[in-house]
Amino acid sequence: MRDDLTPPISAGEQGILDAAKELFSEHGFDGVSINAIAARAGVCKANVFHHFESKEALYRAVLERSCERFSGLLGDVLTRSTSLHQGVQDFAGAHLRLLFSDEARSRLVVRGFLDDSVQRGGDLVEQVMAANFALLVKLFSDARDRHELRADVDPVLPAFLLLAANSVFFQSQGILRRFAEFSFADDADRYSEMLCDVLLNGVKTPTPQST
Amino acid sequence: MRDDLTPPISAGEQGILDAAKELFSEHGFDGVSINAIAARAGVCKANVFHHFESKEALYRAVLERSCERFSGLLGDVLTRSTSLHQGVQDFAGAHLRLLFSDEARSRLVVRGFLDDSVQRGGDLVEQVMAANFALLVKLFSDARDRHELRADVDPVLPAFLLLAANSVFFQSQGILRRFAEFSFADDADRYSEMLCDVLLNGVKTPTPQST
DNA sequence: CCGCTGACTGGCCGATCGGTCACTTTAGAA
DNA sequence: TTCTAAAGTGACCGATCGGCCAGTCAGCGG
Repeated sequence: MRDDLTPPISAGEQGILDAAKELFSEHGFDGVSINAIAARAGVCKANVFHHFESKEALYRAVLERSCERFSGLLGDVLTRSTSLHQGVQDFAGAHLRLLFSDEARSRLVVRGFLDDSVQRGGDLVEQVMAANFALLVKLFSDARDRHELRADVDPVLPAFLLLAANSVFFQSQGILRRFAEFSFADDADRYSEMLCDVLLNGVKTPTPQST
Repeated sequence: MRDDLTPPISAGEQGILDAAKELFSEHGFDGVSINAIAARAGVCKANVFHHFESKEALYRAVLERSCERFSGLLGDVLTRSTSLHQGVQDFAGAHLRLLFSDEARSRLVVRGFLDDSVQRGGDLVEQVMAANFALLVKLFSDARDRHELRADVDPVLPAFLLLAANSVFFQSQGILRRFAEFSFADDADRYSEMLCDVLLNGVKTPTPQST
């Protein structure tokens, strides 16, 4: 009667899920063996198959749990959006914090979005991305109705831009940090702020004045 | 005396490289076996090892060839940039066309940038990305000197934004096309145009006027 | 105390992995 | 025509792959 969707998950099963999440997020599906997962979880290989019927099922279970925590967290951010600027800033910040709050989880989801496309569990990722995407599009769309957004701009474009920029910023921080010019590789807050500024105001010098 | 860097490359070797490029770009390093590559190239497995000393060496050779064609093509685009708008438009267009001109090649490079980070041949990808990135930063930087770019904007940010947006647009076209809202998934030209517009002018309604 | 169930294990399966080896075939220079 | 070097091959190697199986063990309701 309390929760029919969650068959408690034993301690051992949780350990396997954790180990799998870590390894899959680092090396991808093909780069990880059941043996490696079992070893990291401190159980034997057969035990993994006792809890999950196949390697793919395990991967999917991991992705499922990662996706569910990845979703919905952005929704309430938008309810308290007063202006476009505030809303975008809040969303971008929350999205970025969400990405960095559990790097393994985020790597799994983002990789699923950028990489797998159609294959293994891509539908799960597609679902959660579509939800967040729709949320953000609505933010811009509403702003356009309020005439805060240019009428000739498709709200989809800035939504895509924001999501893409944040995803790449997260996913390739390792490389970006080695680009000397990329000074805000370690400063997510400053990056987020500047991103919103550019997105809203553009980079061109305004003809008369601005801000 | 003619070309000491290119040890001709026999027909068989080229076939192996082509097969490997295709398969690696689709399934990644761990997702492809030497057998699969040999089969697609129409040779036997041992022959692959006759031409390349290991699987990693083959992957690196593939990546090397992909990177070298990926680089330099953007350089001349910028020499004939008259204004910031023109330069950005030209670069974005050329970059996008470059991405779509050989999807397997681009998938390899982009994946190397977004995914592999440090590992297998990441240094190659890092090098070519850094070069293109520097080029684009210079475009914005010069524009700032000409006072076409806002003085308070780090030229690195729009450069990163453009590269990231294009990369994601290319890499996840499969998923994007399934997002109903994303109407320009199939229209790279329109996407590119709107991207530049937003990047330069922002999405906010200008206080007095604009364009 | 029994009997059942789910967690867990070692050992094994056939297949495939990356890689090696001895060998044959081909092609071009002499 | 002969010699040589590269191209290409089938068979094989040990290791590891995903997966299966028989069985042990602890806990628990009866």
